[in-house]
Amino acid sequence: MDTEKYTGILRENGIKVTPQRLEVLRFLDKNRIHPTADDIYRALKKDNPSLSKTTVYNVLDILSKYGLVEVLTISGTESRYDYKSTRHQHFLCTSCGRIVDIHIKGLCMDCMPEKGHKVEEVHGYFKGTCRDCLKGVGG
Amino acid sequence: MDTEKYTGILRENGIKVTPQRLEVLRFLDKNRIHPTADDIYRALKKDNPSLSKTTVYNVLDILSKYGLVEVLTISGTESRYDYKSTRHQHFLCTSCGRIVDIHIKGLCMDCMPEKGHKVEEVHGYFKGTCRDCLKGVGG
DNA sequence: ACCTTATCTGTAATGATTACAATGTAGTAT
DNA sequence: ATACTACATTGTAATCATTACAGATAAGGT
Ligand SMILES: [Mn+2]
Ligand SMILES: [Mn+2]
Ligand SMILES: [Zn+2]
Ligand SMILES: [Zn+2]
Repeated sequence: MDTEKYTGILRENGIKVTPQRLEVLRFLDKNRIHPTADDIYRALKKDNPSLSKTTVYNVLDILSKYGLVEVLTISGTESRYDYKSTRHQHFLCTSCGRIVDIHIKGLCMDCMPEKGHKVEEVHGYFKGTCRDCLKGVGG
Repeated sequence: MDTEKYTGILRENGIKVTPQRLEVLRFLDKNRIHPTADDIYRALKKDNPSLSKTTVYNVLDILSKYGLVEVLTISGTESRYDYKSTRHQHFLCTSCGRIVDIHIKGLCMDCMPEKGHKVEEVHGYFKGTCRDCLKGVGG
């Protein structure tokens, strides 16, 4: 199921294809909820009981190194991971812990006024209380 | 030296004044280099050998809770602290580890298009290689 | 099948942060 | 001034995400 898609992505980037890499990449593509490494580990361990958490970290490292996955440091206590797609920003609800996508303009690689630095990543992080939590509905 | 300034700031915010709180606040005001908790601890311990690292964390907690200090999670591995002044963004050099201030427009509390969320913090994080490191001068 | 090399796994170590209990301090009431 | 109270500070132990490491495994080329 969908294996060709992720196999192709890895091959195009010169990353050796392994079942673990396929699974992590697929999981992030199908679950755009900015999971932690442990979330990914626990989810994938169901179908692959021999999976090691170290492998999850190793896979996330290589995927982010090749730009296929984005690492979010918004929470400060743990990294959250995002399938790299179109550029967007993030809002962390400090009440329920969810991270939601935000689309704003004017925040990009080229918008940095200070000259001479080589910019490789741009993150817009918003924090506060999400709509659901304000209504008392949130998790 | 300058004690009145920081005493006043703490009092205005209803924060009880203690020598440790004054020292941390003063250090952050005088050292706009986005230090870690450990940086602050080691610097202040010189003049106050009985200082505890737990106290540094406690002080930073309360100062950030009252909005006098900003917590930066840009590095992902450790928090960096910034005396809260005028709004600005940050650039982390992944080579030398320094964080430099960046001033861009169009990133503010009210620029978030999604409605209904209560925004309390906005961070613009850039990452890359700083000018000095590109020149081979960086630390 | 064999060899080489990279990956995966499990466990131990690291390091920043937090929890906790004992001690110290400042202000207030007696 | 002394006793009381509440809070701050300190030192140590615990936590938790992440990394280091060494042995087992698997893939690709001969
Ligand atoms: Mn996202
Ligand atoms: Mn700054
Ligand atoms: Zn929420
Ligand atoms: Zn640099």
